Amino acid sequence: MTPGNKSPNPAEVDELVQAADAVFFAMRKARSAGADRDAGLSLPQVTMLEPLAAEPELPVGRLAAAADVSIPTATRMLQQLEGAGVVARRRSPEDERKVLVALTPDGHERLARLLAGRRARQAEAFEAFSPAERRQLVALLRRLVPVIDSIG
Amino acid sequence: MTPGNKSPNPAEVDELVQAADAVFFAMRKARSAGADRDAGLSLPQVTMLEPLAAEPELPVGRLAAAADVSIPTATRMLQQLEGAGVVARRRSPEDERKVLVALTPDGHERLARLLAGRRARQAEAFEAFSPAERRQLVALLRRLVPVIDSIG
DNA sequence: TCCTAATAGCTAGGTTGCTAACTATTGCTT
DNA sequence: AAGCAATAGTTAGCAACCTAGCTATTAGGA
Repeated sequence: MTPGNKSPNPAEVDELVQAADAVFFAMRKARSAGADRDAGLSLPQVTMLEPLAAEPELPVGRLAAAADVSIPTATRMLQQLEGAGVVARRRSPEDERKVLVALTPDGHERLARLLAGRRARQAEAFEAFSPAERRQLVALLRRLVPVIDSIG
Repeated sequence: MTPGNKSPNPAEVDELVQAADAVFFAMRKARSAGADRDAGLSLPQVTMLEPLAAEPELPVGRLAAAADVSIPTATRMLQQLEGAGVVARRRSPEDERKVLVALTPDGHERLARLLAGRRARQAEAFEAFSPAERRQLVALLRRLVPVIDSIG
């Protein structure tokens, strides 16, 4: 109730919810699409590994946070990626509770290739919005997050 | 390339992607939350059953489309809902390929209760935006969908 | 009339998400 | 020094997503 805005009417609410759902469905579809033909990594995998492009070694929990995923989910995904030769895992010498994850040379190469391609597509895709619209969009999307949280 | 907008710079792209991801994560979290304590239905289930609040009986494919989900996923969810006594399924007499799904009286009552509560929360939550902002948000979200598709 | 194509759904098996319950360290507190 | 709480991951098992491949029915020609 920050501002004393009047409650939107039902038709307006429907429009908003449908529009937000459409965005969600589009992103879900993109994620559930199979692994990239070229580099053989799925979008959830890329999201999780992305911090390793800059940092040589990170613990499981840090990668789970990057992907906004639970620790057990990260564990399983990383076990598979290890089997596929994309990452290596080892116990941290300083803290034996931690498992440090690093990209293999092959994994690093694949990830870099994928990220480069993705960033280029992103930059091009967002040309659909004017600079002013991009600013509006960022601001509105950020404010949308707590709204969604409050609906549950 | 409808307008000749200049490509956004990398920092701008990151902002946009992060903001969109945050919305996606918020919606995913809402969906993955367990079934409603009161009515015992999860958000994906509600999304799938919603058309049955207005229509007495619909085929599986129609409900799959409503939830933007594949037919096998709808099949499995509806089998579970049948086991839970929420819906009844029967072969269509006119077209023996179709399986018609209807809410049980109990299911109808539970769904109606849930939808009413959800709509109230939605209306209240979107008071966080002014009427002008709501219009902007709907317009921008709709334009965001094809952008996401093109990044894929 | 058949034969083929299209439609509707199910089964099987894989990935990505979760919580609950467990093990193993580390660190704090007495 | 002992013991307990906090932290980091793993395992196990469930829900919700997918594609591929199957069966059964319907519909539309040759």
